[in-house]
Amino acid sequence: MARWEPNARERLEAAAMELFQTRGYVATTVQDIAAQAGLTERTFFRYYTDKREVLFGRTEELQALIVDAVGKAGPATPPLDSVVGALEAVAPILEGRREHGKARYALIVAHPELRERELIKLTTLAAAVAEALRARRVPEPAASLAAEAGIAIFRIGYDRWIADAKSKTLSPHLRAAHKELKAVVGGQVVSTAARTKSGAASTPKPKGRGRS
Amino acid sequence: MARWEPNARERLEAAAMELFQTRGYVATTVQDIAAQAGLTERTFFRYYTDKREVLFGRTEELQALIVDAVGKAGPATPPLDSVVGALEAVAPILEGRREHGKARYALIVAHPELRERELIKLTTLAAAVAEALRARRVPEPAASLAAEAGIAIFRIGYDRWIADAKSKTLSPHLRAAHKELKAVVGGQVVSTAARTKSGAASTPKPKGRGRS
DNA sequence: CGTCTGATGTCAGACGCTGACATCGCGTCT
DNA sequence: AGACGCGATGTCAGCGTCTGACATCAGACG
Repeated sequence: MARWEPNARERLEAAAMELFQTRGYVATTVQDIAAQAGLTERTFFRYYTDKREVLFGRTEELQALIVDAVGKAGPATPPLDSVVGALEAVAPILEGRREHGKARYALIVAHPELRERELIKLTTLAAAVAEALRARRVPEPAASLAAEAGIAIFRIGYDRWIADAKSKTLSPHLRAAHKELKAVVGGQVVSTAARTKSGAASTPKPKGRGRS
Repeated sequence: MARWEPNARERLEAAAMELFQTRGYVATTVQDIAAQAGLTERTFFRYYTDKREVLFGRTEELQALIVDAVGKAGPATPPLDSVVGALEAVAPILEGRREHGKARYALIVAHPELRERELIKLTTLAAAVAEALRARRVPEPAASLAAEAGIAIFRIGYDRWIADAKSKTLSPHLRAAHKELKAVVGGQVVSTAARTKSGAASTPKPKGRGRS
């Protein structure tokens, strides 16, 4: 029998989620979490640099999977499509923990400090995706922009998936956001009062140099 | 003669910038800042909710200007164009404080906690811009996506402007990022080895970009 | 002249987080 | 088997961030 119970990390994570939901995030002390997990405050900080980090322990694995999926896309796939494809490939994992995700999401939305942490995680993810695209010979700044666009699609798609009580799957929301983004950036969606035609951006003027 | 020196807020801000640059962000305590400004730690926290906030005091005004500019764009302007236009309208203000911006930027890049704060400010800005677009009858999710895209353009354009020692003006960088984003989302920029997506949705929309 | 107000100071304390050092089961080497 | 080192955890002390409660006092205002 080991000197200590195993899975300290998971115990801390579970304890945190439970206490956050019952007492609230601010009212829960790191000491509380550690005690609930049968550990010490000091030990908590050996596993997590931060009180907030305990809610983001799984993001690294997810990022690795996404980056991997981006790298595996066919060479003919346009960058943004490969990013969205990678997100869809990972969607099932999120779909499997929808309830947990929803509770976590509620906490994050309600607490700016958690929102900040999530944003930097997403930004880190975007940077990693951009790097993966560069590895596939996508030039800058197209790589960064495709990554940013992909993350924006993910954010909006995820939000809507969580908000949509009916929807079991995430992918359709991602595809919808992707399609909308294309329309917006392509200049096709304008105010209901103004049609495409008048806008400058819709001028079908193919400024020369097509291919490559 | 007033009981206290006026402009406490500005004094705190100036003191903070100076100390952050000389001693470094972490090595500077709130007490140091307050003392340098001739005030008390407690008073610092009356002006800024946070140690970090002292570096973001001006963002609200900027946001108001941008939102205002979005609201003033012509009704026929496509949403993303009006966002980029609003950013360009505000660019001169940033251009006037390039050195300050550069120093501040260096601090932010070097300290994750500051990066987090900046990200949430940008996200707040994006939400405000989306709201302004909705007020202009741009439907969701186009409004949110256009706002997100605009902020991504701003981020990348600003980064490159700061990095580019030669460039005095920000607007060209914004326009360049905008153009690149159109290309990326339109599916025209792909790996050097591959062509436009073979199958579907890649509408061969010739990024018209008229204007100017 | 008295009162009220608002910006600041003082004080005490909770909480987040860190460095330094102690503990002690367990595997390993000899 | 016995000595030894390792690694996860505990203990302790302490700094810095941030907050609530209350005191102070110059100037505005009646």
